[in-house]
Amino acid sequence: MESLGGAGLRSGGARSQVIDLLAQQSCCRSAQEICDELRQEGSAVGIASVYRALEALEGMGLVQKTDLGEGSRMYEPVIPGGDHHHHLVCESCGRITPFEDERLERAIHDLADGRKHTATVHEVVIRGNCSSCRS
Amino acid sequence: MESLGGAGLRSGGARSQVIDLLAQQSCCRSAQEICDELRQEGSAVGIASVYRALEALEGMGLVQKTDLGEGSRMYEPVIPGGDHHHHLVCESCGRITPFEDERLERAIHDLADGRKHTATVHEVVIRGNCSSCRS
DNA sequence: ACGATGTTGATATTCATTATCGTCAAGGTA
DNA sequence: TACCTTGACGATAATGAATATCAACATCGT
Ligand SMILES: [Mn+2]
Ligand SMILES: [Mn+2]
Ligand SMILES: [Zn+2]
Ligand SMILES: [Zn+2]
Repeated sequence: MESLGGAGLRSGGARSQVIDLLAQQSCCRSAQEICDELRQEGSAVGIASVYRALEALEGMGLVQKTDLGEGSRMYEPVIPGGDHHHHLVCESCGRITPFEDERLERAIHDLADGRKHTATVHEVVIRGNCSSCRS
Repeated sequence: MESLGGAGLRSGGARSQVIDLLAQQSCCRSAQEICDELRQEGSAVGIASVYRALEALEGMGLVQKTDLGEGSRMYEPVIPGGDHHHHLVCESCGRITPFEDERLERAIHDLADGRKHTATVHEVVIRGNCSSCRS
């Protein structure tokens, strides 16, 4: 939580608030959602600060920005060396289902290796209909 | 090319021009790029018509919309039952390298099956540094 | 010819993201 | 304590991609 450069945080403490809120999330949130939730809790966070915090965190590798193609980009915490997932998106109800798959991960890394390409981050989005929407 | 519902195409024929241009592409283009290229060829195509054509083609499964996270969405032709690829994006020089990988495809489809989720379309983006940028 | 329908290009609008700007907190120095 | 530098903050303006509107125009069936 405090693995930051301990720079002069101001009263509102936008950055740490974003960090705390993200740490509680298990899947992705949009910048606007994060801002709204913080304001509902009473904090006067500005949307600009949310974007600034997310950009900084992404640069440190603590947040993954993912684009599910639904208007706004999503952000989710990166547990270093832990749970890492991707997303199924239902084109009918919009539900987002995270999933983990070791076989998929290996295929991706082997592929990047074969192409002599680094794989800093990667993103997999599968679009279709969820089981509920098909019955 | 003329596999459309033979709807009343007008003289300018924005839609068919978009189709023709896309058919010549082997990888992705943005709507703005498509519009600019057509205008340089002398056609007075409007950006709105480009988006309309792309949306229609996507609905027919002839175009895949993909989001590489670089500001604008990209569109590429779908060869029915042919070449199907994904993208490596170099975070340093911006180069986009398409790749095909059967193992990855199988992993994705098996995964969707296991979750009882349809996989109409899927998208894989790998970000890192290309071989040129590492030497 | 006539009306219905669908297409087109320009333009207005929406909305996510980014850039600016004035303000303020924290830390260091004297 | 004053003074100053540095960086973070929130509001707001600006940018730009994607979408909605609208009037003009083809095409088709009558
Ligand atoms: Mn992964
Ligand atoms: Mn594929
Ligand atoms: Zn669903
Ligand atoms: Zn490169």
